[in-house]
Amino acid sequence: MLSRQFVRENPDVVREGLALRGTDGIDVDEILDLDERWRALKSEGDDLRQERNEVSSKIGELKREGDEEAAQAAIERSQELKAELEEIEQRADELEAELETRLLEVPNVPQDDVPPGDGELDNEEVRRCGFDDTRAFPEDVRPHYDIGEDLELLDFERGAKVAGGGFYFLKGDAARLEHALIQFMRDVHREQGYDEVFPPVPVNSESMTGTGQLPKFTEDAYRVGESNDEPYDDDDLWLCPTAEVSVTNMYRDEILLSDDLPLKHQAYSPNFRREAGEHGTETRGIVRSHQFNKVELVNFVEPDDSDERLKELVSEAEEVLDRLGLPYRVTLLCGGDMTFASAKTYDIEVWAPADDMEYGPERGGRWLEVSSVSNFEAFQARRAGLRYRPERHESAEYLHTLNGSGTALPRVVVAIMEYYQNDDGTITVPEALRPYMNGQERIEGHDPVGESAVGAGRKE
RNA sequence: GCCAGGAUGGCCGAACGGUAAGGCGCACGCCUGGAAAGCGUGUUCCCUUUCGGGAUUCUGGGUUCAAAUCCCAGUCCUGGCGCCA
Repeated sequence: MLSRQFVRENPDVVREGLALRGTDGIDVDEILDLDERWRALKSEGDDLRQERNEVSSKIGELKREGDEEAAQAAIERSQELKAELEEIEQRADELEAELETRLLEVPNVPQDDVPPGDGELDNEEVRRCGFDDTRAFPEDVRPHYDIGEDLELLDFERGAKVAGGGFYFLKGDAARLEHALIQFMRDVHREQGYDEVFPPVPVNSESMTGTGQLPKFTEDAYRVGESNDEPYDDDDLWLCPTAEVSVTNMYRDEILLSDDLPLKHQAYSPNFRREAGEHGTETRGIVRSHQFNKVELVNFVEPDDSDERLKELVSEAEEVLDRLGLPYRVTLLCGGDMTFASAKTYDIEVWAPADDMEYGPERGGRWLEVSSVSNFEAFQARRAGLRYRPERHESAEYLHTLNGSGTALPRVVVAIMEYYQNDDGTITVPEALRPYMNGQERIEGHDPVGESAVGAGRKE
């Protein structure tokens, strides 16, 4: 969240930020008004309390001196003050709670070079990589969901049967590919200096608030036990929507040493998202599902270093696609497409050549976002109480957090199944992954299992 | 799951109804030829231009003129017992 002081002193900057994002429904003037009323009550209460403290310590003295009469008079005065105080402080607390609630719903202020715009079409392309010497794949390359089902690699029907729509099975070599990708990414990032953690999958409400998922975005998350419409408290658990939540909150309410920084963690975890209303041709297959794997990169840095680190973090995520030989591009997100907590975000979009979509390169296919790399500055740190102690300062300051997906697994699988597709309908395993698949060079598919395959004429 | 003990500043740790000792670390200053030692000041948050004030002993309630201290509920930690992949 933004600090009260910042909002108080820079209301215009906050308003401009909201406009750039296209965020409606946040009334900065109302927040300023709340703040002012709260401060007035607070100082009134403080004065009363000061008087009560003076009277109260006098009671102690009088009692010690044995002056019961004077002590009794002071006790009566103290009781009066107590009643007044309760009244004032209750009103102040209500205002403060309201102020806090409003502030939690204000998104981060975008950095100066974030372009204006409403959505993905307004994002700025920064660079394109891997397109100079592309591989020869079939002219009529087939979408991953078709070839995946034909080769018995993806099973949507059985996933839906077992867990519901939006869940699927990876079978045989596809499952193997998924595991290989995870191990491969972990190794790449380890070389880049990342310390690995394996986080808990459920997270509590306080963690979800720390990184900015709550209170605004309850509908995106899976809640354990209760319905999402019920009020939640700190004990409620949610299924991790991204390891960003668990890893960023790992040091919540702690003070890190400046020697610890920059701190780079990577974490593999499954991620769960409800994705309400996200269905259609663009999300067919495994492009957007309720559960997916991801290796997440989380950085904790000193405030002065976060801009530089953002660039490096983008390169660290790109490295995965470079080594896999997959063409991609990097975009700078416009104000309207950035997430709530971010001050600046780059997306990395891999090229999936099979489905020609409006949002894709001229030569066909589509862009698939595989990584979103963001600088949150102190926005999450302030919510989560993440601080560090600069060497030459006496008091602790909020540090800056950044994160990026070390690329989301299923979409990389889509790109591999399409870009590495061969004329004979098989899929070549990218060289970088072969050491993780015991040298396997090609995915040829599997025989179907079950009676239904006989009816479909695929088995005798 | 049961029983017992515990949670105090960046860290350690005292006070156990009368308004948060002390130590360590760190920063700055004094001292010094330079350092060490020593001495002094500072080292949570909020309000306040300043002066200053308020809050804060795990969290939330309660008793009291007054709660770190007493009572209730909860969270987490430690130990013992039990159960368990």
